[in-house]
Amino acid sequence: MGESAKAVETSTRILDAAELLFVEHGFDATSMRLITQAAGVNIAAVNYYFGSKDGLFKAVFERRAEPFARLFLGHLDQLERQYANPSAKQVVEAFVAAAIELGQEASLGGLIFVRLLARTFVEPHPVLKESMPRRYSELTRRYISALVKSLPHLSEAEVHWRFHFLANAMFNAFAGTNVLRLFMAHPIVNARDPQMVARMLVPFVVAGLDAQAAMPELVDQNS
Amino acid sequence: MGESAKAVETSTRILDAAELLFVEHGFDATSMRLITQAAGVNIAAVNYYFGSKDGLFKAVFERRAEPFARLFLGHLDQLERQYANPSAKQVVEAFVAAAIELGQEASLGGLIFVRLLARTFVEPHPVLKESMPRRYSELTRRYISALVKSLPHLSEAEVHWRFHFLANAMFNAFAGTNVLRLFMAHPIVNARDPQMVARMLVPFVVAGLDAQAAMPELVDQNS
DNA sequence: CTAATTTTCAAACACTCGTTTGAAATATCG
DNA sequence: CGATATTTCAAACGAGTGTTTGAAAATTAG
Repeated sequence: MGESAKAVETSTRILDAAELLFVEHGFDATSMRLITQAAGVNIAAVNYYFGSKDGLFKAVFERRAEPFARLFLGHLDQLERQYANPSAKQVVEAFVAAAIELGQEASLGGLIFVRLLARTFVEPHPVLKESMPRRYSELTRRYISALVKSLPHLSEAEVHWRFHFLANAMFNAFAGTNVLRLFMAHPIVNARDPQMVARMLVPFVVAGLDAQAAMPELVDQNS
Repeated sequence: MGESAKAVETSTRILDAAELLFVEHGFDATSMRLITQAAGVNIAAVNYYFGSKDGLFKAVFERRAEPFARLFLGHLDQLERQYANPSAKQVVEAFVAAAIELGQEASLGGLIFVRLLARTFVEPHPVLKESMPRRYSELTRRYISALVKSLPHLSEAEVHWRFHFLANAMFNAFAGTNVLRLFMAHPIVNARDPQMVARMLVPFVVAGLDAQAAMPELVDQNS
């Protein structure tokens, strides 16, 4: 069974090209001929290595899932090794530090995969329905429970809501999703500078997490 | 030139069906045959009324633009008539109240158009490049300048950044964009309940706006 | 080196895409 | 009414879609 250097190189080139083009134009607007042409391979290679276009899409996500989760969990592990009860701010900073590191690590695809994730949030593909929760539920659960512990003035349900807002905000922020660029002719903010995004984002979301409860009556008083 | 009841009804049915299907499947994955079938009209009707599929897409946005902007500006106008210097919280509440009203107003398409906007942020279409800023720049400018006035501890640039985060968070929140649903098998939050979204969202983003400046050195001390 | 296996490739497959056509049906107007 | 303009419709257009095929090329194993 072939795992030769040449074969790996071919499937990798396809994955790289596909990842970039899926981000840029979306799944449907990206044709097999465009992908294989960009990768410099024959069009039949996609079906040979990945079975189908759907299979390729799934493979693009599969390749990134494990290193992605490990990177973000690693920062949380390190934090919880240093502090028994990390603050919400520290948890957010761990997440942001992981995002920054991801953006600098070319071997992980940089922020391209974050952009692909951000696209997938509003443009779900049935192929990912099963694999995504399996790959990322631990990551999500760990960050949420860290926040639950650091925000005792909030009910667990409200922490889930805030994590929902926070995750949307942060993924879109690092993906460079720019509402202003669509709404204004000349927006001031440069949404594609990760360092700047991190600097501006942290105080915003930390204050949002620390804010008073919207539904204080639900907080468990016994903990 | 025809503006008969039947003709208007036909083009309206096309717009309604297209709006819904573009939200659900995106521009490329929505075929003309699917749209016209859902609208109960002949396939040639789209080209007859809107020239092309691109023209239809543009028309879907054009129909909503003016009422949408007027609704959100109306709430801000009312606020500024009542208060000379409204707080950031009041500005946010005006925006949220407009979103809630939009969701209840079937004649404005409810929240479907908000979902379409949220999709367009990460999936831009060249056809909208020119028309969107023309339609929404006043709306954006007005809300930003209201926030600039209500947040004197922030530089104008930092207010732009926070509005950038806020707009992303709020549009995606009301659009029901759900990161958790993709990452977890059984998320707790019900992201499609506008009343609940509003209740949980306001304290989060208001605290984020009121937070200390990330770059305090840039604040103009002379104002 | 020979044989078996893996990978590449050009060509063609059936199918769907957005758009156009020209005539039939309907509505408008003098 | 008859004449004119508007709207609907079935059918077809060329182009592009993902996928399959079978043979050629390259690599690996004995």
